[in-house]
Amino acid sequence: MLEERRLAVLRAIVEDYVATHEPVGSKALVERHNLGVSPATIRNDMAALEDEGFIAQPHTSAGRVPTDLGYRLFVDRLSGVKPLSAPERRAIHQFLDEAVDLDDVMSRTVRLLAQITRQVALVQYPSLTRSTIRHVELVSLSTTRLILVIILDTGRVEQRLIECSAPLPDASLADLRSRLIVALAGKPFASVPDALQGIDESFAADDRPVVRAVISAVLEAATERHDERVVLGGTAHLARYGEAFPIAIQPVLEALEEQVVLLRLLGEATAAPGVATQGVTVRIGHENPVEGLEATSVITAQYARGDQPVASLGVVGPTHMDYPGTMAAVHAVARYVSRILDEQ
Amino acid sequence: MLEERRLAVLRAIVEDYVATHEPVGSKALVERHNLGVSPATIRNDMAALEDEGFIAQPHTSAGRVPTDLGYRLFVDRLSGVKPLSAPERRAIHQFLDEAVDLDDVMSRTVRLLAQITRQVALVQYPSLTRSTIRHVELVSLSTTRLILVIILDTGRVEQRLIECSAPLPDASLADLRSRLIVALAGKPFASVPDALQGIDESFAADDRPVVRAVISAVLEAATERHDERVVLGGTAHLARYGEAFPIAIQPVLEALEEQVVLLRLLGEATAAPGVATQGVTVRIGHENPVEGLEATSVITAQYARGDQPVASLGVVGPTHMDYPGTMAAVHAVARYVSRILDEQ
DNA sequence: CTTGGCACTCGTCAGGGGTGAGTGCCAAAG
DNA sequence: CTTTGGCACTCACCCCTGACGAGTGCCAAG
Repeated sequence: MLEERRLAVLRAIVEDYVATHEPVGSKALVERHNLGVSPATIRNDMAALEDEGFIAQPHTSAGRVPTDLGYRLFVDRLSGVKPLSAPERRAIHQFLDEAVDLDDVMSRTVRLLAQITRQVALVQYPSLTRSTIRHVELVSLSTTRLILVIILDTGRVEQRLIECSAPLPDASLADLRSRLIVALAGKPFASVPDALQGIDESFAADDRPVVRAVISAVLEAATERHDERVVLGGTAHLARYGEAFPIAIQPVLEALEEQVVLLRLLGEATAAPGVATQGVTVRIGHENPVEGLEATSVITAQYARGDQPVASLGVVGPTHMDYPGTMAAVHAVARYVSRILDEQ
Repeated sequence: MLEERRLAVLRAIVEDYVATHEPVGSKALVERHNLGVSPATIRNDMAALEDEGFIAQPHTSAGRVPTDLGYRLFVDRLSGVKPLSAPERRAIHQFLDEAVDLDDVMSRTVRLLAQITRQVALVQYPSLTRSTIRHVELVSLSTTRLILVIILDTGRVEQRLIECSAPLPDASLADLRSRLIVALAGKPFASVPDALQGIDESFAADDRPVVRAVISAVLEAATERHDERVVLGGTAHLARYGEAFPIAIQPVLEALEEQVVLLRLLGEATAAPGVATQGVTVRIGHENPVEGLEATSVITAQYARGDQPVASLGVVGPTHMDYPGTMAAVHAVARYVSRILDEQ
């Protein structure tokens, strides 16, 4: 009984605080939730919860506010799953089905996610290293400039400019192009380095420098730095927290401008300490590995092509967010993106 | 003499206000600038400037603040050109020279521009309709899914997914691919509709639906909606104006999330009322055609490939910005981007 | 373990007086 | 006609104060 009620109190505190953004006191609690006991009893429970570190008081004579630990407990044990409303599901469907290419899918997804969660949304492009090469194209833009285009099975298209020290004869270019296609088409991106072994040897010495430049361009496209790509949307929601709530928006905006940071938020989620429920990972406040985001929570989920996860998407918001609702939204959007990737 | 001094007063007001962000009074003015007259004289001039609408008082007993009209006059007649420092020029050079492809050039440019102006930066991709097609590629991703890739001479690569109602035989696919190449390669993007006339007629009736789908995909890529693309950076600078300066950041962030808005900011700049100095267009406050950006100024410039302008870039900041410095930076970055586009 | 009572803390808000920057006007001087 | 010093006036801003009240912790009784 006692243990159970304490948890109920914590849940009530989280819910009220998320709704009002104001510290919640014992009296208000018994009024809004029918807990069947008096405020004094609740105060005792609150004192206990505070001792255990789940809630805190901003100042002596104020109500209680959940700590990161409190949210964690709430997410892990106290929050039910809040299903999306039918109109929301329909909106997701309609909106994403209209996409005409991968860029479009990504940008629509990020806007959609930002809109339904009313939070900042992140969407990662399908990972290159988990994709398969469909085609490679090599085209000259001018005498000393080539463009290399790699088309992946996920619909992702990578491009790369190559500066040539000397012009490459058309015949050699065509030769190189077809060799690249033979060597790479159908191969998983991860096997690129092996597949390219020794290709340069069959070319005339004069052409070798250019050939090597092209090969290194392909290899470089496979490096981590260019492997991943993240789009961001809904930053205006950050400004919604009427003037300097616990959350100062400048450091958050700054952090979100760094691709590296975004990748860490999405990428490390898989191996995160945050428990994953239904494939959704939640990281709360300081659990977050990124400086500047101590006052925010990040909720992510992976999306897949077939049954192979290819990348992640998620949202960033203040720790006092609606966890059940946001988790449901992230989960649902990830599922629909998966569906679009393989059904089409 | 009198007219001249009044302008000097306006210039001094703008400079001081930009530096301090506080209304500037007559006494402070004579102290900081050696105007050679007494505060009382300045007050008379200020009263005149206020009558003419160039400055205003936030409240009765405060100093003066420039109006949009005041900034306009300042930009048009009073501000000299402030050359970039040598280190800044070097930074631009170095930073942009490392770019490896067009995406990279664009994203580096936007970061660079945001950093040196300490403002929100916008960079538009080279316009499709002002580019020439270099190559077209058509690859199947699965039996009912094709991907169309169009490579432009600016290094821009457009892609497009195509759903096929029925599978297209390999032979037809190859045929279509080579016909597209013949029809389109070397053509300016604007002439695409003409170049594609009647191509579908030479295919078997069975294949026509798919062929038509491909053709309409090409045509659609040429529509306005997909023609232009803008990247955005440095939004964190918006939060720098310590808590609710004249500028509320939420409407600005919201406006900047709309691609359409960004395009209007950059695109209409050419035909703008704002006078263009040195190819740099300045739109101040309400001159701006976009709701939510009444308190911001937009400074843009076109960049070119050869001597053909292909797109614009610029920054968005509060009306009380350092116009000469920002204009110089935008101008310089636009020039370097032009250089990279054609020298490489 | 629960409850009501009670003293205590402290953040918030409204009111009030003092301060000072800045103005507008005016009359006198150049 | 322009410039200047003087002067009264206006307000925003700051700081202090006191009242208020939400909320707590503790305690003794049920």
